[in-house]
Order: sequence, then C-alpha cells, then structure tokens
Amino acid sequence: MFKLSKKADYGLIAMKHLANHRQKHACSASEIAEEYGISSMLMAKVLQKLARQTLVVAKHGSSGGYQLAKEPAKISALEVITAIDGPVLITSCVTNHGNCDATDRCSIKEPLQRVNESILSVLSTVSIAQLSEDKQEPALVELKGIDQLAASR
Amino acid sequence: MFKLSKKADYGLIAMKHLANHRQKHACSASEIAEEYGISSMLMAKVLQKLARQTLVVAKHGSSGGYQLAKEPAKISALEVITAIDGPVLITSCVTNHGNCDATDRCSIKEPLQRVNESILSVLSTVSIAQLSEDKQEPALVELKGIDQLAASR
DNA sequence: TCCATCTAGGACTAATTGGGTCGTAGTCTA
DNA sequence: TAGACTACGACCCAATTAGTCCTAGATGGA
Repeated sequence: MFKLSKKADYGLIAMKHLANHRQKHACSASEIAEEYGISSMLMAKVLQKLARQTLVVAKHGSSGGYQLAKEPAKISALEVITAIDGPVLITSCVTNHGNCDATDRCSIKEPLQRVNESILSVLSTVSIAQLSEDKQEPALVELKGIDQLAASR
Repeated sequence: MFKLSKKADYGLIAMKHLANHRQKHACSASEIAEEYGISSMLMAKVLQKLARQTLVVAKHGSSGGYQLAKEPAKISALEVITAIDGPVLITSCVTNHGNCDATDRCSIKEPLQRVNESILSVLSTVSIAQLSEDKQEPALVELKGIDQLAASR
C-alpha cells in the first residue's frame, strides 16, 4: 500500500519518548516498550537500528539505555524512517537494481520521482521536536498547486 | 516500506496510456499490457478496478476496451491510487478498525495524520494530464518549511 | 570481584500482504 | 450466432514484514 511499517512507527514513538525524557539519563528499551504496549524485544531491535545510524546513543551496563544523539529539533522524521526502513522510494522500479526491466517503456517513472521528492520534502520538514509538541500548527506545509505555480509566473 | 504497489503503478501507466490515446475509440487491456510488458490478465484486473470507481469506462463486446471517463486534467494521481489500493493511510494504526489498540498511549498518531494529509495534497495536485506531458516543471509543489511559516507570521 | 542489568546482533519462525493466474459467466458487435 | 472482450471471484505462490529466541559482551553498583 502506502504506509509506514510498524517498525518505523515504533521508531518514531521511541524517538518522541526520548525527546520528552531528555532530562533523564537514559531510557531502556523495555521501559519504552512497556509504556506503549510493545514487545520489548522488538523495541530493542528498533532502537538498535536507530543506534547504528547514530540517531540515538546506547549506554551499556546496568541502568543503561538510550538517549537522543542530537537535539530533537535537528532530527527529521525522514531520518528516523530511512534509518529503519531504508530509503523512501515511491516507485517500485528503482527499488532493486537501479531500474526496472521496462525502463524505456515505463514512461511514468520519471514524473513519479518528482512526486517522491515532494514527499521526501514533507517528511524532512517534520522534526522530532514537532512531534513532541502538544499543540501544533494545523498545516505542516503549505502546498502550491500547479495552477498557482503557473499563475505566479 | 513506503512505496506504491505495482498495481497502482500499472494503474497510473494505464491511465497515462489512455490519456495519450483519447482519439482512439478504446484501448483493450491486452493492448496496453503488451505495450508495457505486463501480464494482460493483471492489467485487466487493474482496469476493472478503475472502471468500478468510474475513472474509466469499459466497452464490452468485440473491439471493446477502455476509455477515460473524464478529462485527463481532472483525474488526480490520488484518485487512481486510492481506486486500486484503497485509502492512503500512513499510520498503520487507523488501517484496521478505526484505531489501534493503544490509542491513548500512541501519542504519535495525531501528528502523523497531518503528515498524511500533506502527502495526500501532493498526490492530489498531480493529474494524469501532467503525467502525460513530456516536459514538466522541475518542481511539482513548492514546500514551505516550518521556519518559513513561522517567519512569515 | 562478582552479579544484576542492560545492550548487540544474528538466526530463526510465524504471519501478512501482494503479485499474479485461472476459470467461468456475462455482454456486446460484426 | 459466433467471436472477442470485459467482469468477477477464487485461488496459489512468492516476498516481505513482524516478532521471538538465544548468546555474547559491556557496565555500574553492592
């Protein structure tokens, strides 16, 4: 379809949780998992992936856990998603080995990539800090239709 | 992950094809399938779904086929995608029965829905006619980051 | 120093989804 | 009336994803 994987979901939840508990020294995977009713095993896995991409810092040992590596405002949702699910690609063509087998025929790919870029822009403008805010702007982005683009030229 | 299903891809391809052949009376499923190297069975399925959502009109009988039901400029990519894959929902929460089991706890859902809406906007601004154009605008949409939004207020 | 507690990470299994096929019935036109 | 096409549902197979388990390694505190 067209949705986030659950793991990416969990990743965003975890990042938001960490953002809200920055004063604490570290949050363990099981602590976060318990709070949201997720298997701690799975949450640990997600956090490991985030740690490997240096979005969070792992602290070993007893009373260890995870902390944000950067300020919440400097981490975009896109970073979190790509860290867990890999690069975001709308077109299934490009997923595998650079191009689908019908590159020359599949004429739709090129315009779709521009759509893809637009979505990437949306995701990269959303930061973890914004997810943590309670009240937010009703509109995250302002969209200009083609008509308006044409009219403004 | 985060990509279009192949069927949705095929649907867009078919719509674009139909848009480019409006002068012809009708294009059969197998004709389109052959041109892009897709199974005709599958393409027929996709077109049937599009027909059920009245995006295309099916013409029975010999020398039958499909035609666009509206002008290409009046059909958005979003319509095509939802016709085939169902509603576009980023959050896996809402997919099933209105809400995930941890509605109260999963605090991330609400901000994600606004992201979802942004993506819907992007998709709905892209029309089939635009997919058919050979040369296109480099930017489909103009994006405003939060900073700029804040600054302009 | 030793133990409890945590992360690290790979291997593995279960479950879900999606891609694709087939067969049959219905519908139209030449 | 025959041929060609759509309509639709049932079905199967492959691939991806979700989730579990187990062992090893690191750290801080008693």
